[in-house]
Formats: sequence, C-alpha cells, structure tokens
Amino acid sequence: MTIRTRFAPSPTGFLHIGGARTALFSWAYAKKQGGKFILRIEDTDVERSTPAAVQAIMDGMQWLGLDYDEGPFYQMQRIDTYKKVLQTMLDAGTAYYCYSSKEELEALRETQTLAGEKPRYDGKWRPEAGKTLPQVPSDTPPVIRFKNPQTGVVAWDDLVKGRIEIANSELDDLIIARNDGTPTYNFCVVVDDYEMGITQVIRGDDHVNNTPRQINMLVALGATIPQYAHLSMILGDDGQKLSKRHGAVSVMQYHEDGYLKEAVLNYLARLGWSHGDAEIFNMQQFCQWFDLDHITPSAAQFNTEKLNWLNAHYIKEATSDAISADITQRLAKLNVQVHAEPNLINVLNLYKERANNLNQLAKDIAYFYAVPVANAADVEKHLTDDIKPTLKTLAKQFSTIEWTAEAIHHEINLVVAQYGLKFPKVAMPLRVMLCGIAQSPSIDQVMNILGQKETLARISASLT
RNA sequence: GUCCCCAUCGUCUAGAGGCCUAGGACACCUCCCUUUCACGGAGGCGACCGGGGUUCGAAUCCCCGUGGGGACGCCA
Repeated sequence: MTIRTRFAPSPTGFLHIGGARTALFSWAYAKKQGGKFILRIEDTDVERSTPAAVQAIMDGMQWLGLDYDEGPFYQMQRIDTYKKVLQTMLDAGTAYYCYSSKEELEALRETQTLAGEKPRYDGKWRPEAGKTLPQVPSDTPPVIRFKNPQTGVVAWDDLVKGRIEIANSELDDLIIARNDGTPTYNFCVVVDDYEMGITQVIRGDDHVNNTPRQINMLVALGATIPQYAHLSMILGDDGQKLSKRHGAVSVMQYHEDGYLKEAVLNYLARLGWSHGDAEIFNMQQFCQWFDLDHITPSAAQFNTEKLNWLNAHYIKEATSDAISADITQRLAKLNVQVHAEPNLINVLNLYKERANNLNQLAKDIAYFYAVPVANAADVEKHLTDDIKPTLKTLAKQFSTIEWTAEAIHHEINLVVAQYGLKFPKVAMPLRVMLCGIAQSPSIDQVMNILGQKETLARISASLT
C-alpha cells in the first residue's frame, strides 16, 4: 500500500512554526516512504476562514519548499460529498437529528460544570429502542449528531505516544452538521481522510481527544482506520505556550528576520525528532532518515540561540552567488543601493563566515556602498591626533602602490615599523575611517575590496 | 471539575534493563589562534522530578505522588 499523508490547516491565520513542523514531518514521511503528500484546506468555519490566510499558508509552504503531490483540496467545495455521507448515516441510524437549541445546551453545560461533571450532551434526541423522543419543535432547525457507542473503549497505537485508550462512556454524541446544514470539522476530517486514502494522520496533539470520536465514525462508515501520530506542541523561547497574543509568528517572519530556509527547516526537523547525534543535515538527508518512532512525545521549547547557530552555519555554507540577490534586497530596504564596485560577491566572501543573520550581514556590509557615519566613541578612541601624521604618511604611500591585499598589508607594516608602532595602532583608525566602526575583517582585505580610490577618499575626508 | 498526555544538563536531545563514572548540540566560562570584532580549535561547567516496587542489576519496566500541558464548541 502506498503511504499517503496530509497537511490539513484551517485558513484562519498564517502558517506558524508549529504548523510548519507538522507539515514538514508529514511531507518528509511521505517522501521517505515513497508516498504522496496531500494539502487540504479545512475551511468549513466560514466565519473565520479567509482567502488571505490560504495564501499565507501556501506562501509559507512554498518558501520552505514543502511541495505537495495532491491538492490543495478545499472542504467547502466538497459539501455535496459530505451531505451524501450525512444522509447515508442518517439512513443507517448512525446519525440523528437533534433539536436542542444552543441556549438549552449552554444551560446544560453550565449545570454540569457547576456540579463538577464533564460537560456533555445529555442524549435527549438520541434514538433508542423503546424510547419515545420529545415532540419535534417547529421553530428550531435541527443539527445532526453522530450516534457514538456508549460502551466499550476506543483504542489506537499512536505512532508517537504509544497506546491510548478512551472509554466510550467519556464521549458524547458530537454535532457533525450545523443547523444550517454545513458539516463540522470532526466529520469532514473523517470523510476526507477516508476518501483521500490517508494512511498516516500526522497532526498536533491537541487532536488526541478528537481521535476516538473520529475512529468511531470511521468504524460507522466501514472505513479502514489510518495510523495516527500526534506531535506534541512547540513552546516559546520562554517556555510559554505560543498563541496569537504571545510569540506565535508566521514562518515568513523568519524570512523577514534574516533566516535562511535551510536553517529554519533543519531547526524544525530537530525539534522533537532526532537521529542519534546528528545536528546539521539537509532535507535530502532528513527525508532519508525520518521516521515516526524517533519523535519525542513531550513538548519542545523553541530556542532562538540554536536557530541562530544553524543560520550562521547555512550562511557560511551558502555560495555568495546564492545569497547575493537576497542581500541586495535587504540592502535596498536600508536605502543602500548595490553598485558593480565594490563587487558584492567579494564583499560577501569576506563577510559570510562572520554572519549569523542575513539582515545583520546586509547591515554590516552597507558601508561598502554608502559612506558610513563614523561611530563617535570609536573615533575618539582610535582616531587620535597623535596617530594622524602616521595615517597621512600611510595615505600618501597607499596612493602609489599596486592595489592588492598583500601590497596593502606590506605597506602598513613598513609605515608601522617606520613610526615604531604596532599594527593595530593604525589598523583601528583605518577601520573607523573606512567602515565607521572599529570591527571589521582584515583591514587590508577590506581596503582591497573597497578599492583604492574610495579608500583614499574616505581617509582624506577623515583627516581634514 | 472530568478525561487524556508528558517528565534526562538552562534549552534541544541520545538512551529500547548491564555498553552510563549518563553521550552529543546550543548557550555559558577558560585557553589557543589573531590585525579589532567575529570565525575556527582545545578544554570546562552542567541533568535522569520524588517515593515505592520488579530484578542479581533500572535513566530505561510497574504503581503512587508531584509538577507541567492538552481536551471537554453548531472552532479547527
């Protein structure tokens, strides 16, 4: 049997980090098994679903490279199918109409909660042999409920959490169609997972409690039960639950914030899953290694520091060519236009290995394309009056030499020796004059890439 | 409240009864490299939630606590 997994987000917001990991695991599992990965949009909540959210989710998946083999399927376009199945269940007696009003149910819940009981439907309209149902009210349109078994247990071997058993006595008859006739989540999931031939349902563990109900419905439909893998949640950096109000951000925000998708993917893969001591791996390796029995059942706390480390690794590993367009855009956002000279590739070659973020990288190299405003503290500390004569001598020499890093280095050494100084004594003021700050890569290499003309211009501007 | 789940360094994790004096990674600290800052290299600090069992032997299995989380919608 070929493996079929799905990612089934509801389009009520962007693709966040937890959703992205669920998608990643489902995707990787299908890849590993040579199966199919399906995208299904669960938009049956008309109130909250938006086309913008659908787009945001697809943008996120596209950025991460999580391509799907089938779909996207939209549940709202499958209403006819659901209605057909609903009718079948009504006919078979596995579902029934319920005329209890929302107010009535709310009151019921309140009483139960007050009495310390688990709130649940009381089965008022549930048909039983020999039971007389109440008079059907004329003014209340009915919902449809699933007739859940009342005895026995539902059990499944969760691929992440192990065997889970829940007594049917804990479950009530859930609503599978609203009083306007539209089907609800738990029902659509069941029909879709069944009809789409899903073999492994990989999803967040907030769905654990829905699973027994879904299994019961699957049984009622005579369907084969898929395997379930419930992923535990991802907590924020501070150990708190991620929510719209607290810390949950779109995966696209990571792009905005200067992260390479390779880093995000690698980080996410490693959050809750492991392959021995492997820390750094690409998606091809991940797809080869990925399996469901090395997933941690406990919640994982997001650690930005580690993501940063991975990001640094992947920036270092990327070719300058591969990131140059991205960096050009980020520089443009800083109002810095990249010119042909200094050559961006050379600049990136020099700076790549010291960066751990693309935005930071862009910021760090901006001085190559726009004369920097020197940091006052650095000027005061390094560009002192007593060093200026030396710098003037140096500038004069610089104008005469062949412009290579070696020659520049050699020239600095000569002047340094001439004045009886140490190398940093002139390297630091040069940094301040050329870069605006006292930290940079080797100053001779910086000068080499900056170019002779620009270097001399900046030095002379600083010394007058 | 009821049901369900979870529990190894600060964090992510390895660990399938003896390979564990508990391994790796991030972070942190020290040293080295050095032309500043980074990068890199070498070290260091640091954990099995508690209590009972089972067993010759438990981080690993069982039970009970404790702590954390999730679910209990005509949301998904």
